[in-house]
Amino acid sequence: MSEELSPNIQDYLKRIYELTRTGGKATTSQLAESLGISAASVTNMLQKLSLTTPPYVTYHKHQGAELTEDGRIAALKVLRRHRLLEHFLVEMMGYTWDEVHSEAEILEHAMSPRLEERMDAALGRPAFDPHGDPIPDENLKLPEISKLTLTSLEVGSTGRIVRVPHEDPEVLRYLGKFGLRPGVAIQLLTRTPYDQTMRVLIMDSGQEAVIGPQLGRQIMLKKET
Amino acid sequence: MSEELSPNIQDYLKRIYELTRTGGKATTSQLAESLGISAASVTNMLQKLSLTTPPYVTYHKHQGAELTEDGRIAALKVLRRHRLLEHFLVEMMGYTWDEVHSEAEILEHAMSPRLEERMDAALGRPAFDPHGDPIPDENLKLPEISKLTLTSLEVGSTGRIVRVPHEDPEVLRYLGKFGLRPGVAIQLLTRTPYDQTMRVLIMDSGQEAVIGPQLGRQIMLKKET
DNA sequence: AGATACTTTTAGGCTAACCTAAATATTGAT
DNA sequence: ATCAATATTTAGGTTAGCCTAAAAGTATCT
Repeated sequence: MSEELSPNIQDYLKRIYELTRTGGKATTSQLAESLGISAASVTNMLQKLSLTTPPYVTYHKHQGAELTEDGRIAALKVLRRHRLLEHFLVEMMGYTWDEVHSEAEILEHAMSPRLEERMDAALGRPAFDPHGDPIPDENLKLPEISKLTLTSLEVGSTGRIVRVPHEDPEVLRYLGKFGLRPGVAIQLLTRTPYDQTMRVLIMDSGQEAVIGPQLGRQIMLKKET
Repeated sequence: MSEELSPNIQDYLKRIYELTRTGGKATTSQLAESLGISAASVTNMLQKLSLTTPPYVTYHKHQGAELTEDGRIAALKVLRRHRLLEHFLVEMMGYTWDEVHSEAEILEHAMSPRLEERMDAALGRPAFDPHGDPIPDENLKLPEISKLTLTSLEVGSTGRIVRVPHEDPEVLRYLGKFGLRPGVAIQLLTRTPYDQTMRVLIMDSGQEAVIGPQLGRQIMLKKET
């Protein structure tokens, strides 16, 4: 049964996990887009992954895919390695947070269980990666996370950033420029009526940053005041 | 031209490098044995590698293969990553020296140039890995190494270990038990006439170890007295 | 020099992923 | 409810590496 999944399959499962985390199913075209391959290839793989023993996804023609419990476990294992690696690259190798995602994307498939354990220990068993994404523990339990986004924060109220998006280096460099990183306290100054653009005060530095609604939806906060 | 060689090809080149380091050519069956695949597959790959532009090996039917300069460069790049990783795993991840080879064998193919550089810097640009194997520097220059083996040391004379074999975990655990590691001073006490078995004194601890000629040929020393 | 043993190569196949083009199903607008 | 647009699937093909079995070449021993 536990036949060691190929890097490819691990990537599929990870994407399905991410695409379905807020509920619903992952469609063929979402997966094709996200993996940078053709829709036809995705269909093939989904068929395959739903017919293995055990199956890793449930899949019905034209209706998209969801993870089975086995698939979810496999996805969380990859996610754990990915996020440990990101933390490691920043803490021990001097990476900036915009450099780590693509590097971890490859290393995660070359990491043995032994290295996973030793690295976790060497880093002090961190619960979050540099972007605030939760790191599943060795039993794949995820720490509690906030569900409040910047986009849904009331104007005038304050909060502490707990999580930012993690993939796009350009976005991360923009956020980094203003010191917008997990742990930082901010106040939402204004939100424009039609396009929802926000002005945000970084409380420690007194700096202000402008954040669009798209990005704001991916910045998670813990209510502070 | 620089099309990023596949992990497979990198492994072939690395093996050829190792098999031809003391001169001569690598034969099909040596490579098959060493890579754990069939001789037919090796023949195919050697043909392919000798017909690329640029070619990575020179190869003539039934006569084995040698690296071209391009091949040698590619092999040294892999070797550098491999040995940096071994050093890293011991120094920063708490590995023992018998655990690192197989782990580095996989990670070396997932390491970006950026990580190579950062890791080299984080480790203080080491010149040797935990087994005493020389680490090519960023220009792929190798540090000078001793050519004296334990097998060719005169009975009664002393030396300092500079290098031990690196692949076989069992051998490494055996050596480790006696503290036989690079940097340690030893004296060759006896060598039996017919089978060449040696008794060695570890000078710091006063312990003695027995070493066969096969193994002795792979332990490199610097003459001391 | 011939016979046997060993090594290497050739020939033909397999699998995992990917692709494009064509066929089919679903969705959304009238 | 129909039709066009979009999404998905099917069909057929490619490439990189691997395999086995059979053919061919090389080496060794007398």
